[in-house]
Amino acid sequence: MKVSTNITTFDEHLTERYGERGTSKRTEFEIKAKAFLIGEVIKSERHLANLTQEQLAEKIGAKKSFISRIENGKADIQLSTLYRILEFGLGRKIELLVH
Amino acid sequence: MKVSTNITTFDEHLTERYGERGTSKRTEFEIKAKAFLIGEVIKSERHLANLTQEQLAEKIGAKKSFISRIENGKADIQLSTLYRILEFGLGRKIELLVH
DNA sequence: TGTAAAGTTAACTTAAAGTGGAACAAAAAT
DNA sequence: ATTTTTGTTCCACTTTAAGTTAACTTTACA
Repeated sequence: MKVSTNITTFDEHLTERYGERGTSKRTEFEIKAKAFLIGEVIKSERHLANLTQEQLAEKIGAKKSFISRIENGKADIQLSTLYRILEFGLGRKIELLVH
Repeated sequence: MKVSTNITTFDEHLTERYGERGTSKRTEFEIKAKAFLIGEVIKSERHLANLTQEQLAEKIGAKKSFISRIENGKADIQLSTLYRILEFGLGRKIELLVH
């Protein structure tokens, strides 16, 4: 088993761990990492709004277990679900930047 | 059948057509409208990258019919699909702003 | 410390996205 | 004009998110 040496950037770390960018394992990791970040955003917005998972769930017609899964990055949600939670449930405006 | 009069804003137009904000018909419309806009973004980025639907599809391991449906707002795609297309397929960076 | 509230996880069903193929329509090239 | 390229739509099938319930864990707090 190889021991990593001279890793200077996070990108190199990811390459060491999951392979080059573009490979399926690497892409899969990056997608999961992003799903997790979305969950973190939702969790933090929910806390700002002073809502429990159950209260938020009720606002969008869902169950608390669903919110939990999303906040913990365990769901690859649809765009409509993102809107439902952030805009309808938490009253935020979402903007998608492409650059 | 009621004929609309004195509609001054787009919001009023939507209310006239789909009901008040928050009602299911209205929410449904807004979600569809957004899926459509995402499609427009993807289509425009694809054109900037000088790719056909088929070429883009091949890059992300999909078929052109799939790209077509997304570009025409006929799919409520998952976040991973958004990333696959814009980042992996078109080399763009996506940022989600919440405000 | 006990207990109530909040959050997590697993197992399952249902609904819908993802997928491929083929047939069709539209646009571009020759 | 017609052939080729590009894009759209439909259908059938597979996969997976969404949704539900219930049991469990963690956190708050009396």
